[in-house]
Amino acid sequence: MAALSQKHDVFHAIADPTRRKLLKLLADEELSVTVISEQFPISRTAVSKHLRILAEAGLVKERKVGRETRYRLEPTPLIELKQWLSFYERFWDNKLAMLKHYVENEEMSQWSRAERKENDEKK
Amino acid sequence: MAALSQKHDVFHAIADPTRRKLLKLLADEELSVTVISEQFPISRTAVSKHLRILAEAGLVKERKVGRETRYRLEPTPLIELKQWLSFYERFWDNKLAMLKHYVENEEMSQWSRAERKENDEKK
DNA sequence: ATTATACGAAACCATTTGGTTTCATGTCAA
DNA sequence: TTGACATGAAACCAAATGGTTTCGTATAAT
Repeated sequence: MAALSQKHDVFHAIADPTRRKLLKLLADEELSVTVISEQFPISRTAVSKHLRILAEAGLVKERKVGRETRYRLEPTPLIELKQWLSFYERFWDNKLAMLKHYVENEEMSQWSRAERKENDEKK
Repeated sequence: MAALSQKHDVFHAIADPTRRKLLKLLADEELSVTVISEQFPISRTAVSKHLRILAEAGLVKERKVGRETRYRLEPTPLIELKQWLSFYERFWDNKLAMLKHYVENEEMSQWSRAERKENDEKK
């Protein structure tokens, strides 16, 4: 039921580094295509195409505001990825891997917490 | 440090459904190329190429045994994926998403448990 | 020694991908 | 109303992708 033969699934969508950067960028704010494009060395049209692929995978939502099209992150489809990963976690019984995973998650949490604080203050 | 500009990173490697099926197949057992190929509708050569891509991403290890080449799962690079995902879990504070995530993980755990049991009995 | 098996390398092919430039259209501002 | 801005559509292109078939070579079996 997760992926009903969408043309672009989550796995495909996040395979491209540009699209992963797009997701990160849209995590905090809703942004217009032009503003987003300024962050990338490629053309606005190219960015627009990536955004559509992300939208087809359900990872971003678009909203028309006047002549702008604004995008924001929609993280729910990542659940499918999480679910897929969970199958392999049982093979991580290697102690070193578990430790590495733990440490990296801690680092990541701290950083994310700071990001959220920053985001909350903007509202 | 995670991905030192490998030609094929984890994100790219798991983007293809055939390669995801390969990983699942190799989770339980070490298998030879021919035996693996029998599980797929494509040629042995095509499967072999997919296996090399997975190997380049570090997701499988190969071992020569006589004239055979056997592959097995190497799950550690998936940590990078887990780490990447952890950043977005922060945005799952939507209650429905959390619930969905919880339920699906429970289902998956049960299934994994059954698989593991089956695997243990084979040994 | 000969034959069969397991595999990778190579050449090839169609389709997809990620990018471009150009053009048309809708919306905002003067 | 006239012009500037924001965007998507379309046509195009080179390279990557996912597949094939053919062939060579190493190993195992008879």
